[in-house]
Formats: sequence, C-alpha cells, structure tokens
Amino acid sequence: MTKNKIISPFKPSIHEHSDCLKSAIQAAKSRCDESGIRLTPLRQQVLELVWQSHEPVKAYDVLDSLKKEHSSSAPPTVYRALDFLQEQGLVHKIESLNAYVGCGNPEETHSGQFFICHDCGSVAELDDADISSLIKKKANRLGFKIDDEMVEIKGHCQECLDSGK
Amino acid sequence: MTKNKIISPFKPSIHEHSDCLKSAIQAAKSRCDESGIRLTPLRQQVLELVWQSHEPVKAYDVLDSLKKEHSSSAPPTVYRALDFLQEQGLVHKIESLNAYVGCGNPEETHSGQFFICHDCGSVAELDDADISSLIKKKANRLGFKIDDEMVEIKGHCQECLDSGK
DNA sequence: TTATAAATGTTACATTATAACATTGCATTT
DNA sequence: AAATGCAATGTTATAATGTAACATTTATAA
Repeated sequence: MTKNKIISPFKPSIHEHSDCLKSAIQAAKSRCDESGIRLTPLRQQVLELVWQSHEPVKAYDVLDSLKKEHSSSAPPTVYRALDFLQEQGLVHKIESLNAYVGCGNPEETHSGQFFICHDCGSVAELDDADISSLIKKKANRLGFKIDDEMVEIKGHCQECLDSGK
Repeated sequence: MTKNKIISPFKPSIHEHSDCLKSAIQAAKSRCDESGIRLTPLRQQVLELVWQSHEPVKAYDVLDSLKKEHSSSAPPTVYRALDFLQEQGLVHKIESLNAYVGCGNPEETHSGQFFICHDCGSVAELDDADISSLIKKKANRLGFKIDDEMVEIKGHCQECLDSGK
C-alpha cells in the first residue's frame, strides 16, 4: 500500500490537547480490542502519560508520575509498559533522545520519520512512502535488506522560526 | 555541492583491515593539520580503537582498551575524546546503538546515512544527496528547517544474506 | 476449580553519560 | 627563562538510562 501521510503535524503551541489525548486513547483501545490484546490500566496510564504533550517523554519522567499514585512503581514497571506500547505501535521511541512519543496513527504499524524541534521540543511524524522507497532503493544497491528504518531529523519548526526564538 | 557517495560500503568479512585503519588515521591527521586542530596521542588512540573494525564500538569498550595501557583512564577520558572526534567529523555516533564508528570520509563534515547489519554488526555509510534533498523537501512542507539529519537503517547485509545466517 | 500463562511487583545491578574541580602541559609574551 | 593563559587531561563522584532474575498476583481457559 502506498501512503504519504503526515501522521502528526506540528501542533500550534496552544491547542485543545485534551482532544489529542482522548482520541489517542480511543484509537489505542479500538486497536487492542480488535487484536485481542490487553491494554491494562497500567499500560493505559503509561500511554496517557506519554501523550501528555507532543514532546517526547523520558522513561524516568513517566516513572516519577506513576509513583505519585502508585508508590511501588519501579523502572521495570515503566519499561515493560513502554515496550508493550512500542510493540503494538502505540508509541515510538526517539532513539536520539532516549524518549518516547505517542503514535498519531496506531491503526497500522509503521516505522515513521520524525521531525524534532530543538526549540519547543515538539515532534511531527510522517509515514512517507517516498522516503522509505528511496531508502530501500539505496539499500538495494548495497545488497542490503531492510528490517527497520529510523529517520530522526532535528531542527526548528515553523512556529518557533516565526516567533524568532 | 551534489554528491551521492557510498562513503563506506560493506567490506568483505575478510579484508586487509590494517589498510582501512592506516588510511583513516592518515586522513584524520591531514584534516587536523590543515585545520590547525590537535589530534593528540590520546585522541588518536581512541580513533584507532574505534577503527578496530567496521562495527560500531561502545564507549566503555574503548575505555577498557585504554585502561590496558593507561590504567588511570576514566569515562570522561573516553567521552571527551569521542566528542572531539565527532565534532571534527572523524567518527559518527550511531544513536540507536549508543556506539561509535569511524567516518570513511572525514574530508568534509556531513551527517550521513547508516546501514547496520543485524548479523555481523557491520555498518555501511552513505552521504547521499537524493535522500537528504528528499527529506529536506518533506521538511519544507512542514515549515521545518533542518539542522541535523539522522538516518539509521537496520537489516541484513549481502554477505550475511548469502551465507544464510 | 484448577492449571496455565500473562502481567506486575521487587530487588539488585548493569550500562551509558556527565558534573565539577584539580592538575598538567603547551604556546605566547615579556 | 619566567610568567601567563588556555587547552587538554586527570580524578572523583554521581546522574541517567536500562535490564536480569525471581516472586507474586491476576486473568483466561481447560
């Protein structure tokens, strides 16, 4: 299937984020229901914490938040939930930041390309077949068979450029 | 300048690696001479350790090697040298592995695209204007200005595919 | 209901990286 | 050569990120 999607554009710094959160949780629930996979309360809570904003969140920040309600939480609590969410395509790890961001399109699993603003920290996500197929073409020339593609681009988003930070 | 270079292809598992090492050190020396930057013995030694193979090397593995000659070495010893080498474009960090690999073309600074074999661990490096300009085009549509581009592709190299691992 | 597997709890530790301050050594001016 | 200043390295401590291993609990299915 060919697709050139902007999965998550940069959001205006002021927007109704509770809508983003709600629809992400809703999408996650449907996806898990369909595939018979268990989005337990803990996992859902971690997903909600990752979705607190459009900025990647650190595992230990999630842990700190968890501890406020559930003081027994420990690193494995968080990493297991994050691993699960990644496997299910509900969150992505941004490797260059050691941080996690909610996936804007959990309907279908994909690797994605990420644009990360140095100023506001926000992330936009693409699932762009042009990029993937070009990379695949280049891989072919090396005789290389791709399993997993990681594209993380750092720079400045429109809003931050405009506001002259 | 337009360029579509294979900076470092996958090498046959058996090759005269001492040649790779030598030419990398030679290139580093020239580059530093030209730019009046100091490739101290320590930095050169770290560069040589990174160039022990075409597989990314972990900082603490470099540290262990250093300690054999120079028991006083500590993490900052290594991280400072690696930071320097990265700044000079002599090594690249593979973010998804927290590991470092020698740059095959230190003549000019670039970000590069990396193909990493899951089986043998080797890395090939491209500096491909097609990929960069496509990513730039996609960034433009988001109003995004790129500072730094990271492309790390995991999969299987030709030789490992052929040998049926 | 009991057996099983999945999920979570718990403790300990491994790995990766940096802060902060002290010391050394090199390069320039006097 | 002595004094100065800065870059590089040494040293100690600790922060940040991530996993192993085993115990316990909870959900599911036989």
